[in-house]
Amino acid sequence: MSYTYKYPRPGLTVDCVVFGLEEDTLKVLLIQRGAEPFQGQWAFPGGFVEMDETLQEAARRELEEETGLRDVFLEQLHTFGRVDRDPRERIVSVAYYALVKLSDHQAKAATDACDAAWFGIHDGPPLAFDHAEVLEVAFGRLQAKLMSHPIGFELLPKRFTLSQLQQLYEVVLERALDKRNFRKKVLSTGLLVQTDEVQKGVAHRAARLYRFDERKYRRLAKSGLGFELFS
Amino acid sequence: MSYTYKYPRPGLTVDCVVFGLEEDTLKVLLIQRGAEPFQGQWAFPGGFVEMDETLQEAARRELEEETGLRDVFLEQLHTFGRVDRDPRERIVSVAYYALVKLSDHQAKAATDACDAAWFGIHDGPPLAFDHAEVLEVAFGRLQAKLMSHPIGFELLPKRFTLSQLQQLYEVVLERALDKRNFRKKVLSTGLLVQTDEVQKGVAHRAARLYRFDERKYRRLAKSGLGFELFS
DNA sequence: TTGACTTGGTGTCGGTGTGACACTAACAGG
DNA sequence: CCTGTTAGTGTCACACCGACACCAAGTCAA
Repeated sequence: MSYTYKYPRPGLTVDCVVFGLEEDTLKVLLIQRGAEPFQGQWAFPGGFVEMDETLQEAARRELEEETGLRDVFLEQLHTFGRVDRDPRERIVSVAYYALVKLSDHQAKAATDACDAAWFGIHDGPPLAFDHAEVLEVAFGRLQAKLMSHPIGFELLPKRFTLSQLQQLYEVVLERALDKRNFRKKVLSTGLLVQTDEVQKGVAHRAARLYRFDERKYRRLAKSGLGFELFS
Repeated sequence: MSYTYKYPRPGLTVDCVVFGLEEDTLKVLLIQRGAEPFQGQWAFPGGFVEMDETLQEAARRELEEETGLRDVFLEQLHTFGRVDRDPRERIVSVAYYALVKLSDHQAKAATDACDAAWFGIHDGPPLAFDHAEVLEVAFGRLQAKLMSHPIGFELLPKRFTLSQLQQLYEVVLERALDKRNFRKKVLSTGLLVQTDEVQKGVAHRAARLYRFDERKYRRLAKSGLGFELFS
């Protein structure tokens, strides 16, 4: 079975840059390639777009097939089309970036595909194709987005402490933040709800747990958003 | 001559949303389609990506072929991949947006291709394909970008008055701005240089002309940018 | 020549938000 | 009960922002 066209066509793929937060490092999920080209090297999960699925659907499908991850935050990043980015033939790739709650449960599921692994964002192995460039763009986008939209919560468990939230911002933005100012700002958005639970099993004073009020945010977002942090 | 692949492939095109400023309206450049599908309807200039050019090169080539425009500001916008966005077959389109100085000289050149025309952004004709959605995304991006990066100058002549600059911001952002505050802010960036020329041929006090200091901006941009206007 | 019209160009002030800064409270574990 | 560790809280100085009104300069027409 084969398909014939009057003019040549580039292959079209999707790639997913998956970010996860582990303690105090930002990690990305990579897959070790089992075939040429770049056999044995690491790359982002991804693959060819099927004819009956949208780009986003393709990205979700590939992500689940190759890593077991599903129901994650996923957003289009950029489309990469250098002529020689794939040594075999012309391939254009639509890159997405995803945020997952490593802390919840998915940590293991994700690495079930045993040739997948998490790497610190700055000390991963050399990457196949133009994926180093893709990572750079994705990380930049994540930083920018984090400052203007409440997407950080996608990286944390449903209930989290303010210190965890602050650490997330510090790790992603790669700079220290003042504790009191940070709390003032995030609480002033009115999008954090105090729960009546506190941290368990820590060897010091237990912190209060908060959750992100997604309903409230959606309502606000429709009538001119409300979440601008830092400059 | 034909090309055969083992698996089916979507067609890959680029489309360009070209913005121009005319007096007090923001316009987009459209092309009337001469062939099916959507024959006679209006759409953005664009076409298929060739095998030996990058996406950006494809966008520039199509733009020049169909409208005569060249050397314009051009940036990737988003990739649109709904399955049925083209009624003939599966086509994925990488959209770009461009900014042109209508005021300079290119006004005529652009409409040389006599089936091209400028339309107000809110009162254009119905658009072919999913181009209405593309326009919405492009306009939103332009607004966002204008507030955080000095790209407005791409829509003005090399030398311009502060009133022209303000009008540009008002037209794109669709809200009135205070004259004194506006001047304070843009001058405080240090990126505008006063020239020794003034406006000619106006029936009132002539305004001083300024130009954008692109060199200085590039230098600043490298060491942590410097152009944040409005919230 | 003069008056009317139009746009250019300028500064202040009050309120808000931001960043710098240090100590006590709570809890676990030895 | 002492130590260690993190949680949690308020003030003050400064910068930035938005609201606001008048005179200057030039053209044109009477």
